Amino acid sequence: MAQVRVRFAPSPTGPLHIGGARTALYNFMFARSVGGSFILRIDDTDKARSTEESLANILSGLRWLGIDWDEGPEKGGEFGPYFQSERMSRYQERVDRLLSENKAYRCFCSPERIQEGRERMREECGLAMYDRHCRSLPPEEVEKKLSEGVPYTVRFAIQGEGKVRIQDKIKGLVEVDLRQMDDWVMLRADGSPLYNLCSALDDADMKITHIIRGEEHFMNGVKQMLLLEALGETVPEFAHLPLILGKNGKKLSKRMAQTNLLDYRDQGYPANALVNFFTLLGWGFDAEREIFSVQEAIERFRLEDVGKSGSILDEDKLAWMCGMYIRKQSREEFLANVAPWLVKEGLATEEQITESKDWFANLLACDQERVRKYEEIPPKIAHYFKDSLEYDKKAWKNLNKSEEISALLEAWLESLGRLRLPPSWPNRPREADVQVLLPTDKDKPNTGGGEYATPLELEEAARAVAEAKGVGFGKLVHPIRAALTGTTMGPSLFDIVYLLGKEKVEKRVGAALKALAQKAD
RNA sequence: GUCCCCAUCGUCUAGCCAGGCCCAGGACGUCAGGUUUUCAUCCUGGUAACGGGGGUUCAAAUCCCCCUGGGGACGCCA
Repeated sequence: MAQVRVRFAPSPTGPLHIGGARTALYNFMFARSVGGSFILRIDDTDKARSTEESLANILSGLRWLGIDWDEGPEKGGEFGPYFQSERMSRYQERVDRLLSENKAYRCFCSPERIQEGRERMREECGLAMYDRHCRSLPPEEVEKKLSEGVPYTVRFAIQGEGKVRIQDKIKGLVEVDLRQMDDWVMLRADGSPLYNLCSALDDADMKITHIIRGEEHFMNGVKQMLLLEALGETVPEFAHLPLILGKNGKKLSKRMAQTNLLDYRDQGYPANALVNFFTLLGWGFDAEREIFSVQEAIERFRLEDVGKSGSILDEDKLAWMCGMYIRKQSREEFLANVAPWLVKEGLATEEQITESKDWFANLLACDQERVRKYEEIPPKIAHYFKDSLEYDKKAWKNLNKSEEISALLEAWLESLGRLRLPPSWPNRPREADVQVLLPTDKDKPNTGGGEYATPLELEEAARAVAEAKGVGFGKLVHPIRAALTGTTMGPSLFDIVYLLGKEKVEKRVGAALKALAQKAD
């Protein structure tokens, strides 16, 4: 097989859709799997709808996913230009040739006439297409209209009868009756070329060997094949991917799901998780594994193995997969990934994060296994940065459960006085956090070793308090958690105590005591 | 309406091309337990599918036909 060349050819008429992203990904994986080239071409023939903004969105979307193009915008290549709008001059010559060979013809019909014809055709034979009125116009008539300046489009003349066969790498051999094919428009009345013309010609000129795109383009494939054959060009291989469907089983739409790729980035979905997930939509790694890297996928990817049926995007599974990828990150990676959200939510500045990176890293690590996307982090850790707390319903209930709780909290606070708890951020010395690796792992307890009490030591002390007071450990722990965080959920309590630091712990327990006292009045 | 495509647990899929090893495997979800100071993680177990009907065959999820169901296309959009 000659050098494989594939392309992703989005039109910059809107933000990159996740369906488009998956198409790009499959093109990319196929190219890499066979050592071919992946080309990015911008199909901006529709000037009216194309925008710079959409282009920028598409490029950053692809880059975010790690889909790197070998030729295309900002990269160049020997088959440029890679913007269709800059290739306009290349089409006319071939349209003229088709015109002179009667493989194309001028159509002078008004849009209204075409519409009527289409409806009539549909009623008569079910074929909703142009009635080919102008195809048999006598030459004199054509000349006359031309001299009168009647606007016209140029249509491709479907030749012959019977069936055409199109070999699709995914769908297999498909037969289409030529009667089903419309004499499609190649050139608008203003002379500008349309998608099926540009796309097919560009693919030929760019020596594209495989066209991998969504199934909705299947009929365009037939049109393009016929055009290329009429021109004597080589027809590339086709592979039409089944669609991604929404929960309702229909083509994925904005209404049903989040379809804008960059929205996923902006909400903190890890890019590699999304790539893994997209790969699984229509393809299987093997019978057992769900989690794998792009590299691993590329090694065994084969176009022929792509499924034929559409697949529904399961948001629950996506969320699970994101969680898996987040848990795999090192604390340094996780901090780097989450930092922008901390800044965005006003929890800390970049400088503060850099300055106290160990504290932040530990802080985030404690919640790492509790989130599935980065944007879930700020609400969970916001309390560390607050002066006063509000208790949620359950937390207040835990705090207010029995009369003895105040006494318990006081006893615990007193016991803390005998231990060295690190100061609260931002006055926190670096040693407090470089030495202690959080979250505390009971199987691999950290030895601490510094001057501060470790979370494990804090826990032992608390257990002693509970024992001295003759209550179960839970009776002590739940109110403390409520007093310290305002909620009933979260990381290991003594990790929180350690991270929160002396001043904040004392202040919060004091505030809880006060709230309980007021309530009692 | 016409044409094209598709059809395994609720969802993503393995198995189908080269029929028996499949009273159908994995994963998500869900349910029940376990670990745990809560939540989460983690672990164990359960739940749940070859759309229907005909063939072919000693044997069909796998091959053929019909039906049904679903999706896509029918633009001077891409």
